[in-house]
Amino acid sequence: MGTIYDLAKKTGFSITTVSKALNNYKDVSEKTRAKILKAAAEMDYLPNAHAQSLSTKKSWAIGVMFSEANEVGMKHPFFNGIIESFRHATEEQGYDLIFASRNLRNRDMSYLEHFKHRAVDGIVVICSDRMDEQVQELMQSDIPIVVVDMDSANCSVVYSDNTEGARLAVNYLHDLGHRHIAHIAGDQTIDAGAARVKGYELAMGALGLPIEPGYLVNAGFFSVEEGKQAMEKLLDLESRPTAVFVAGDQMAIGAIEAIHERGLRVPEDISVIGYDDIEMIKYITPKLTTIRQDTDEIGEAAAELLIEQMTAKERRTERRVIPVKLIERASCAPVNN
Amino acid sequence: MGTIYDLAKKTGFSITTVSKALNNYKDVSEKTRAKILKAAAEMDYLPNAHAQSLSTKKSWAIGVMFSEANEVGMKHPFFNGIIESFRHATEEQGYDLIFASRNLRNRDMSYLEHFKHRAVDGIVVICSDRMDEQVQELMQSDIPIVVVDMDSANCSVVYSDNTEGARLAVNYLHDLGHRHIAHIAGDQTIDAGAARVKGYELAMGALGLPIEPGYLVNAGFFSVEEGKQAMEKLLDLESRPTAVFVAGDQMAIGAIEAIHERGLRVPEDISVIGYDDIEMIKYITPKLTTIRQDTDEIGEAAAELLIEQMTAKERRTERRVIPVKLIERASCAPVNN
DNA sequence: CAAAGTACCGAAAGCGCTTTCGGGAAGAGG
DNA sequence: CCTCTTCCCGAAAGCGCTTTCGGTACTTTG
Repeated sequence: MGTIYDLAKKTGFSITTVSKALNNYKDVSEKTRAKILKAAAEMDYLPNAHAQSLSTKKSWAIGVMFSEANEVGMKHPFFNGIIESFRHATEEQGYDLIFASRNLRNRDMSYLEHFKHRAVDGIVVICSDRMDEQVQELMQSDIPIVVVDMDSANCSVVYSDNTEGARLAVNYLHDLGHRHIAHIAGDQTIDAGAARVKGYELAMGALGLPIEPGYLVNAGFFSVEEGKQAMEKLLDLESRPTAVFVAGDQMAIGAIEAIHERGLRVPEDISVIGYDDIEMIKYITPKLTTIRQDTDEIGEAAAELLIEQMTAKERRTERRVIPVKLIERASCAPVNN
Repeated sequence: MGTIYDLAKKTGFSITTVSKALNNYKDVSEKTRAKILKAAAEMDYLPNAHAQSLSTKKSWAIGVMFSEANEVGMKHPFFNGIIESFRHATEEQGYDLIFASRNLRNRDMSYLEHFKHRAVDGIVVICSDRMDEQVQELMQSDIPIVVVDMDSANCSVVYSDNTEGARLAVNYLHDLGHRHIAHIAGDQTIDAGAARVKGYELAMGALGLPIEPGYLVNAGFFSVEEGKQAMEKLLDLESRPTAVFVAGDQMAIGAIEAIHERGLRVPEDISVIGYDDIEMIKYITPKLTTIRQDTDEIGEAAAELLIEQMTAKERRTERRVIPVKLIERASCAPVNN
């Protein structure tokens, strides 16, 4: 591969000139630039990124902190969509993503420490738990950062319009004639969970519908199993809801499972509407009606906000709320009694 | 944060001694090591990874080349499981993963070039298309490498026991009394696709079952839609199969969809068995019986093979075939005629 | 008590690159 | 013909770290 020293020797110029030629400096003649570029191509020269970063203080790397409650990592059906889109957007600008481990050669360190060690230009955190100390630490650092799916006053964030999504869901069910609408909520310590609850309450209020006792059930961290258990509680109620707005698709899958196990039908007996629009819900029975979060848009917005900061080399704090959309499938129907 | 120069100034020792203290060299007394470590902690010192890599020629980074036919990237329900497990295994050893873009500041370069530029210690390629030029280039380089889900004589590889998986599937259907067993195959240019076809043919032969005309249908790149189309071809046949072994879960989902659309039932009219055991098939109706590929095991094996090479600093070529398992669910039943 | 270890420490070179600054040569202007 | 620009180029310092190679000072050993 060789270094600029080899190139210098080969072409007879100094390493200064070689470096300048490679970096399109104006003070090197076209003729010598051509010679140097030719020689570089011949010997398959590639600049060493570490050396470059060392001297320029820019690494063209973005640190990814990815963490969610269920420990599924990249298998997370919603977050991985965001990452993928983020990756595309940053890739176009020449940035590489680095997934840092928390341990550096047996000594373990925080994400922030690791990112500083790696000298990344910026950080993206995709995380739902705002209480996570690691996340707190990152948000308080002075490295350019963007946080996804969580709100914060002192760093750039992007998330979906959760209250509006909840409103869409509730109104849709109301339009179908439902008046007994329950909500299976995600954990309140998670922004998305809390916002959807708030949206549910607001929408119900605006429609003049009471939230009947037991109709608001907290299901935890958005897993199928938790959704199922929550639904069972609703089914045990004396006055069952005719429709339920579930704060996540996976929980909705669990809810439907619970309903089926009681011998009831979706949507004939109970309508279910989910949240997220993850891939698999197109293939379950019935196909799930849901509120789609635009993962492409979210990832792109995150990339944009971060790149902005990195090129300006300063932290900024901007909030981007991405619109949601109701996707009508087959799990909701007009109320039948 | 500071550098070792700051540490040297603060403690009164030379940078040499500081560096040695930090790196546990034997020729520095416990007393001075303690002083230096204390000072390092006080000023939140962190070594600069670029400087370290530059001087040690070791970057503690693994380049990830991730590519599949359907362009879904990290959303790929099978590959992302492998990545996740690979990540865990390498993380424990202190390696970071870097997802490289193909363009370096507007000039675009190959993955190999980019990885050389970044001076990664090793490469993992998770890719199904053996004809991909980029992959070819990587496999022929001299950087430690491990390839997943693909066979090759000249680099370390790990993949599932596809022929055995196919055998398991066919035998299972045979045990249920089926004699008219079709196969919806993945593309033959992909190793996994080819191996499963081979396994199907072998197993059928061993059982003395003929492969009836039209029973082997190629469905392309493992997508739901392609699976559906393939199944439609089978349903158009004069002598329909009573069971079908599908080379991928997503295709199986499509196949079931096709069957349902014809007003037929799974498994009462036609049994379907898939391949992979991706998350979502537990939630479709009927729950899909399938051949499970152990993504955890695959990822770990890949990590192991790669780390071995990286520590030895030499390319090796080892083949690791991971066993598969039949997961019985609800999409197969005894033949009923 | 001299010779030979042993324990600690530091100077300096090197990793591969960028960037400032100055200087020589050639062309422009008077 | 002399001065002032403009155009090219290179010396050298610097980025933050590792590692070799000596060199003291201090113990052992015979």
